[in-house]
Amino acid sequence: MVEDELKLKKFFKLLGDESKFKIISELKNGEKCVCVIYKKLGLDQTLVSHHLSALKKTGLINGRKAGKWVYYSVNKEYFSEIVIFFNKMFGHENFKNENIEKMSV
Amino acid sequence: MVEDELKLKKFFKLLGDESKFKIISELKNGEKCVCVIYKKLGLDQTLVSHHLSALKKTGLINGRKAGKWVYYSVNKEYFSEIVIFFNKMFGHENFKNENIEKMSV
DNA sequence: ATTATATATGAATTATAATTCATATATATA
DNA sequence: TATATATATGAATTATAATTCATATATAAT
Repeated sequence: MVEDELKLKKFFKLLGDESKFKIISELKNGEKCVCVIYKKLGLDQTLVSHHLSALKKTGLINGRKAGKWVYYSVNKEYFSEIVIFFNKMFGHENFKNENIEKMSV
Repeated sequence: MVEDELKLKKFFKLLGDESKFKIISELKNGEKCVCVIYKKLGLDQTLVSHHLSALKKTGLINGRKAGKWVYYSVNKEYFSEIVIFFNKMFGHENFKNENIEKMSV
């Protein structure tokens, strides 16, 4: 597997988890601190912390500390790269069309 | 989570697995029988069978039996739907831009 | 200075998925 | 008919990730 594919696979693995999927959905609407995230999603603080740490480690999100709080936000560069890889791999022009003969009958 | 999101999450979970990712990559290049897939990928026949069954159950691929062989192929309708959902969710226009003030300085 | 709040961390536990193993079924070939 | 090949299936095992639990650290508020 080439690097782009490895990156996509890793992204898929992370977002295949419901909690992480929801956290990212939240952060898409703007930067949020941990306490807002876990309260809104009804998840345990410590669980959300673990997930955030995994997402940050892989580069999907950024963290910013401000006083007692830590604010997380999506890493837009990461996502635009992923969107490009994804469409390169799964866009309709990338599937071999095996029905050409059928269509030309 | 709405239905589109559930479908995306399920797709992510499946493709987050390396073997399934590779199987789909293979099938993108055209319909293939099980024996060709598992030999090409160097995976156990029975393992590939399990993965194919999971992929088929979720609708990512179709199976066609011909004599002793079973030929699998990607379900293009499924993938075009996923591509639409994906771009709807992660396209750059779907991220709130929090740096407008900074940019307009 | 003490107490409360926000977050993180590592270990323990639990849940889930991947892989292997043994074997069944269907079809083709000798 | 007997044998070989292609695939599938269910149970057993192993690997991995999610969640919880106990607790630490840092900052803010009293």
